[in-house]
Amino acid sequence: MINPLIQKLESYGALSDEEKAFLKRAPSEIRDYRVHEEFVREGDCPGESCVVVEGLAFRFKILPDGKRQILAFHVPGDFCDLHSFLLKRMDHGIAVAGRCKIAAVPHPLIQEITETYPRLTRALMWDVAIDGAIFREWMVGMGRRSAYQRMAHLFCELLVRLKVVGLAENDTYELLSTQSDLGDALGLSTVHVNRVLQQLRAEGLIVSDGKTLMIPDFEKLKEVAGFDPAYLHARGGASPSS
Amino acid sequence: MINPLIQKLESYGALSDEEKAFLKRAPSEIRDYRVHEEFVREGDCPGESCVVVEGLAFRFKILPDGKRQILAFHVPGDFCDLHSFLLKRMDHGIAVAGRCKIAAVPHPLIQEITETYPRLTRALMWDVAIDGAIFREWMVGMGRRSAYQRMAHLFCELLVRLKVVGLAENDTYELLSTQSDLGDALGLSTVHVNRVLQQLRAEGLIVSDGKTLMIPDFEKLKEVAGFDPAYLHARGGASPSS
DNA sequence: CGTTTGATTGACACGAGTCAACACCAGTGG
DNA sequence: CCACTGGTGTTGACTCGTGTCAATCAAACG
Repeated sequence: MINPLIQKLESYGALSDEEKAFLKRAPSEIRDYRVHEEFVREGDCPGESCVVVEGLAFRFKILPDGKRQILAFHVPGDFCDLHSFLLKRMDHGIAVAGRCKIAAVPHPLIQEITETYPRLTRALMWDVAIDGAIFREWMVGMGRRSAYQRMAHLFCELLVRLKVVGLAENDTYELLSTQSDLGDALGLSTVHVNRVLQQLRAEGLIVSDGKTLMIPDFEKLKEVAGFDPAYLHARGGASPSS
Repeated sequence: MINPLIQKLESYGALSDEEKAFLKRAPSEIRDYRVHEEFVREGDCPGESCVVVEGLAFRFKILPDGKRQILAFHVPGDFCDLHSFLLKRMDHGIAVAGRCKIAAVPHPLIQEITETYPRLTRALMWDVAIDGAIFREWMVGMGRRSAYQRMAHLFCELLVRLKVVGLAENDTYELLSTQSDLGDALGLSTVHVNRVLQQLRAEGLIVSDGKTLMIPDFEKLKEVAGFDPAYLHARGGASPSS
C-alpha cells in the first residue's frame, strides 16, 4: 500500500522490514477523485491524513475577492496534511489537479506509528520538516524571483521530487497541472504563465506538449532558476546530501 | 525566565505549575545582540534553539545575486528555530532587527520536555503548527495581495501577536524593523515600502513616527488588509485587547 | 563634527495584470 | 455522427503597480 510513500521515506534513511510491512498492510482507504475536485475543505476537521498515491494534489487558500493561492503541490508519496493530526481545523483546502488517487490514513494509525516505530516516526517528522523547507523556498521565489525564474525553479523542484518516487525518467515527467493552476501557485496571471512558458520553450530550457514536460539540460535550467536542490534533502541534484 | 514564552504558551491552554516552574528555572543562556547581527547562519547545525526574549528577530535567506528575503518575524516569546531540533542543518539564517535579547535553549533540554511534560510538549507543537500557518498566510499575501494590502496585513498580524505577549497596549507597538527590512519581508523595494507607508499614513490607517506604530482603527485596517486573525489562533482578533 | 545609516522624493522603465478575442480540443447529448 | 459546450491554451493591445537609479535629508554615531 502507498508504495511511493515508502520509497520516499526510505530515501531519507532505511526503514526496518517490520516498519515497511506495517506501512504495506496499513488499512488505508484509497479514493479516486476527478479533475479539480476539492477533497479537504478549509474549516474541516479531518480524522485522517491524506497521502497522494497517484496524480497531483495541491493545497490552496481562497481570498475574499475570489483570488486563489496555491500553497504547495503534492506528488505521489507526499502527505498533504499530516499536520491536521495536530492542528484539527484546516486553514486551507486540498484539491487535485488532474485525476488523482488519494490514500486516507486514519489519525489513530498515525498515533500508533508514533508510539511503536521510532524510525518511521522520525522519517515522517523529516518529511514534515522538508515540507517546511519547500515552503520557505517558495516564499523566497514569490518575493524575490522573477516570474521566469520562479517557473524554472518550480520545474526543477518537481523534477527532483518526482525522481525520488521514480516518476521522472530521463528528465521527463507528466505535468498534470493546468496553466491556471501554475499561475495560482506562482502568483501569476494565466496569461503571463502562458507567455513565460513560451519563453522557456523558445530558449530550449523545456520541451512540452502540454501534458509532458522534458528538461533537455537540467544544469542550465537550474542555473537560470537559481535552483539549489539542497533544501529538498534528496538525491538527484548536483550536490550530494542527506 | 523567558516570561513572554510562558505567556504565549498559556494562551494556547493552561500549563501546570510544575511545567511553568520548569520553564522558569530552565538553564538557558540569555544573549544580547546588536542591531542587524546575524546570530544563526545558514549552514549552521546549532545545538540549541532560540527564543526571543526582547526585541525583534527574523529568519531570512540570501539569493545568489545578493537579494534577501525575510521569511518570518519573531516577537518575544517566539521560538525561532525549534525545527533545528529535528533538522540539523539550517537552510536559512536568523538575525535581529534592532536590539534584541535571545535565550538559547539547549536541545537536550527540549528533549527532556518532550519526555516529561506532555502538555508543554503539546503547546510547543501547537506553536510550530501556528508558525506554519503564518507562513501560509504570508505566501498568500506574496502571491495574491497588493503591496498596500500586504503591508496592512503584516501590521495587523504583528499587532495581534504582540498583544498576546502584552507588548501592544492601545493598538500601539514598537516597530523595530527598518523600511528595508520590511521590504525584504514583503518582497518590495525599500522605495516602494516608503511610498506605501506614506499612503497608509495619509489614509489614517496607521500613525507612526518611525519607531512607534499606532493603529487608530483596527477594524478598518483589517478590512483593507483582508485580515482574518483565525490563523493565529489567538485572542484579540475581533474583540478589543486580550 | 565628519561619517554612516535610514527615510524621502522624483523621473523613468519595465514586468506583469487586465480585457478581449480566438483557437483547440474532449465530452456530451441529440 | 455531428453540432454544442465548457475548459484550456494562445495572442494582441493597453494599463498600472513596482522596481531602478539617483539625489537629498535627517538622525544616529563614533
